[in-house]
Amino acid sequence: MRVLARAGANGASVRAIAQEAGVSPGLVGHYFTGIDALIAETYTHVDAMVTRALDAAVAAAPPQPRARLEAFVTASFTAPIAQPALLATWIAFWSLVTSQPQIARQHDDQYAGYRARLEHLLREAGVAEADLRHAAIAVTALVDGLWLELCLSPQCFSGEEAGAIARRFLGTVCGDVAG
Amino acid sequence: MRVLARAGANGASVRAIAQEAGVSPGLVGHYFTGIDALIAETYTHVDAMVTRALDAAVAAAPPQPRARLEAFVTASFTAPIAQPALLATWIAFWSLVTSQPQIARQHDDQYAGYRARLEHLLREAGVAEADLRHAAIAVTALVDGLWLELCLSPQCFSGEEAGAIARRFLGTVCGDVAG
DNA sequence: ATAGTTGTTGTACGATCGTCCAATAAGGCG
DNA sequence: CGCCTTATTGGACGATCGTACAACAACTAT
Repeated sequence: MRVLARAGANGASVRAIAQEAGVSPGLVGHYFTGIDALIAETYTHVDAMVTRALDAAVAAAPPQPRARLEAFVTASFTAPIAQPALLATWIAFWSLVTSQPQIARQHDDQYAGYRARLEHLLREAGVAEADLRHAAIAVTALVDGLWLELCLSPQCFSGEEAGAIARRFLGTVCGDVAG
Repeated sequence: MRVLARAGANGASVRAIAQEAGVSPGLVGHYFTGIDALIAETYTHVDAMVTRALDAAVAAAPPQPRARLEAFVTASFTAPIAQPALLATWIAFWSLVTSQPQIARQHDDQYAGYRARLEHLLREAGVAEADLRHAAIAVTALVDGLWLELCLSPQCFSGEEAGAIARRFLGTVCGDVAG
């Protein structure tokens, strides 16, 4: 993660990672089947970290379903999730999705897990069962898109603005998605 | 573009590109200052192609502002824009944004251009001036997020579903963004 | 203490990377 | 025709890549 953040997806070589970890380059091959597996496990780790941060934000929110939902999206645009330093990890992982079927499956699983957590919150907030799937896809896409542009062009809008945009969208999802 | 689509961001080397183009590797250095500049120009080219496709879709739509707006987002999820083959070009470009200030500026410009076109359509569709900026950011993020996940997990939802989700969101933006 | 497993090192290997450059081919112009 | 500019080649260069492997250190358990 540190090397990806500092050197980018192209600069995260076995040697650079080993040096950052203070071990020899050969040790990487002892614990991972290859550099791609290392990146995949790094992504898994970051995804778990993000999930933990989101769950914590939801747990710390008032018990009202709507408040929990808003805490979920608000946390998406505050540290430790909305760091541009995490972007390189995502990019490095995405660049493997199209070429490696196993990585594609991992992405599908983790993306599905994210949507499932969101569906749970949306259901509690009163979204109709028939609209749940599309609502979760929509909120996920909006949050992902805002997060991505926030990392790529941090001066265009702020994390607070992104949170406000996403929370306003939640209002339309919870109130209007009846047809 | 073809090499990026076939070999991914990591496999798009000077030699592979030259071979695809049927020229010698040395010729790349004659027309571009380096591989990064080549990727940046490729991104510019793809962005122009996308812009052209979107403008054509808007021009072919009925004259009603709302129909033009819907044509804009619908086209975002149909060929030639919603090809997973284009994803590698964006990923290769994104991986350069954080490390190269010039590339970051290029991204800012093209992202701003996209939002400006969208703001124009939203204004015509009756979105209040005060809400225009946030509305454009929101629609852009939703479309980008849907487009990204559509390319990464094509079996999760279809381009038609993505278009339907985005069009429904347009309804809330045009009708409810008053406060 | 000794054997055996595990952790770790450093390096060597072949491949490939981006870039550079002298040499050749091509083409317009006097 | 010869001359100059441009287009293009193909390979050399040094650096770096991912991986494999023999050697050494550390630890466990009999």
